[in-house]
Amino acid sequence: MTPSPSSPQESLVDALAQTAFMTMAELTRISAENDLSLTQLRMLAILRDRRPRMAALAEYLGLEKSTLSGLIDRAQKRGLVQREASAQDGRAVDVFLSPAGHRLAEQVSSHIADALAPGTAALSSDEQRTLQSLLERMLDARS
Amino acid sequence: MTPSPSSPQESLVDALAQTAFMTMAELTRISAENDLSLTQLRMLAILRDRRPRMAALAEYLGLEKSTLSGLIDRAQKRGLVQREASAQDGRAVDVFLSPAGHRLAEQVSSHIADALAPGTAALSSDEQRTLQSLLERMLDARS
DNA sequence: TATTGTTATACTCTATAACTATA
DNA sequence: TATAGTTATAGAGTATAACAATA
Repeated sequence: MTPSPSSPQESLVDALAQTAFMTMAELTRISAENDLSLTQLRMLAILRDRRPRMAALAEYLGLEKSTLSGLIDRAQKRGLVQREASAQDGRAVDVFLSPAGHRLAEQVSSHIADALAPGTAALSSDEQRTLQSLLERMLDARS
Repeated sequence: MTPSPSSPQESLVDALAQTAFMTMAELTRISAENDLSLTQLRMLAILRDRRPRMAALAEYLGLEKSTLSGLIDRAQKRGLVQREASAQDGRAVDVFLSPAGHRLAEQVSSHIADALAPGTAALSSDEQRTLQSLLERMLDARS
């Protein structure tokens, strides 16, 4: 099941879960250091190369549309994102990062790379490539 | 940085982050299906083989002690955990799973294994062992 | 009528600060 | 005085339900 701290992994599932919790702990810490929630971090990451409608962004994040309204309200108030009425559909609203939002997303991105580096540094270049390849195949198999 | 949905990974860091988000998404979904938050799921996992004091559990979970008080209040009200005054220290309170809590933890555990199986099934037995070993070495390098 | 998004409401999660009881 | 835990308070994140505007 979910990993207990410092417990030995007995299976691949345990190792995956523990890796997930370790990574999420780092992401949560980095989010907090930048006054972001984990959800806001994900939102920033998604908006980095997209300009979705509210409904599409809610779908990406796995949230109800009402939840997203509040999330975007707060991010917009902080100047990180902007709303714009869709040209195609009078009911729809597009969301996208402001320049400040883009800057923050870039900054957070480099912090994440730094935070995960210690673990990956324990592996040789060959092993890193192997790990990346195995993870990608596992992820691809799910979609 | 954090993965966007369905975007190609360009580095090990991206693959790790995307794996983390995929895994956490499954854990979040399973938690919700069992009327648990992700934090409550982690708490159940930790208490499965431990009987810590409030302060130690808060430390494990990375929460303030006041946050944990509320968390345990709600879990206790649902009959999942129990509190007991420490025999050693009159100020301290031990926390542990109730029988119902243990049953729920076991049930959730098997759901998690089922949820992660599709991805791991894409790999051969040898590859699964390799992946597990690489992840474990990466995790060990951090502690 | 169906869809997009917002608003109203309620509950959980979280932290900070103040407090009680014990060491 | 210092530590363990709870309570009070406030804000963010979340969902459900009701609503307005548009398709």
